[in-house]
Amino acid sequence: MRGRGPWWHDRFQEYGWRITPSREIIMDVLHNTKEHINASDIYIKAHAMNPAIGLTTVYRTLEMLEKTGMVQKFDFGDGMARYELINNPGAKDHHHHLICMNCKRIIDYTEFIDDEIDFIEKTQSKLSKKYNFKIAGHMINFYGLCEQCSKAMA
Amino acid sequence: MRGRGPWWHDRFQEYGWRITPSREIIMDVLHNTKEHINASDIYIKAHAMNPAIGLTTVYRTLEMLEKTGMVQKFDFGDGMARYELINNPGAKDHHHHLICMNCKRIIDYTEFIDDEIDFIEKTQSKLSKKYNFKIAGHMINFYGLCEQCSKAMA
DNA sequence: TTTATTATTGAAAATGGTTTTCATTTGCAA
DNA sequence: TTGCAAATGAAAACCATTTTCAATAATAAA
Repeated sequence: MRGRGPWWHDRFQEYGWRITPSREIIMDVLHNTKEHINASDIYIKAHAMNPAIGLTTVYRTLEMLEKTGMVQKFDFGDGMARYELINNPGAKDHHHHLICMNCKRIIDYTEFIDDEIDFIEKTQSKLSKKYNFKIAGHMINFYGLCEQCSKAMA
Repeated sequence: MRGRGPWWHDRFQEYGWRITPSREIIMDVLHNTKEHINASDIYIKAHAMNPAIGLTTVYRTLEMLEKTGMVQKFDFGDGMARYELINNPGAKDHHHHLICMNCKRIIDYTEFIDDEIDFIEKTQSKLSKKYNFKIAGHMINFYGLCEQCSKAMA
């Protein structure tokens, strides 16, 4: 019966998780979201598709997905976590972040990613060897003051 | 009158902040903490030195420090933020993180930092030029499953 | 197919880190 | 020394997330 449903059905079965309407919709929302999205926005979208879905289930599903490495959780320090499907074919190109410590603005940049790949792959393989760590993703953030905020402070 | 008090007195005056006993102690705690520390632990240490200090003041001071780039705020997604003085002479050597998505264990690694410096400096100068961003610090995290958790899941 | 088991569910309550309120105190410029 | 805005602590509010609990539904077994 493989290959009949969406790609993630196999992953769910592998972990012994049941395939339920709520989970189908949450996966659908994640799959169709190009950037990192917070739990509340997932809930709003999922709830619009099926009002029976509760926020609790969103949180519970995200926790499962995160713990098995299907989803990456981001915490930029602005009070709510954001989530993104790992290896999502429809996702926005991989990017890193520039975060303003004053106004909390987050700039996603992709410009220099190519230069970074070499570095990341090297580091990743050294780390996973040394610490026996199965690395699924990474996050690179630069912190500072954005143009507006550094002007405002001058 | 420069150079009389601790190094950060100048920074405070520059921003028009008053120098108060609470702030002196909080700066002292931050200065004498080698790793990232959470607000509650800062409060415990500060409160031991002077019971008049409240948790509220700890949070307020950290917010000020973060917004002006004197402190870097870290959020590893385990429910509480951590803080570290930027350019703290007494600090632990700069390090990056390996975070287990399942058990939330955080491994600080320093092994390959030298290889990373070149990459970071290059990226940093390109980014600050392109986005007019004053970069004060960065964070590099790798996410995955630690040895114990990946064994437990097999 | 039917049934039994057990995971999953949503609503509501609880949790806990962080922020706000507010009346009081205090640093510091004049 | 004085005046006043900034800073303070305690308590309350806030709010994202987690837990509780009784009801429901997915799946394996019969």
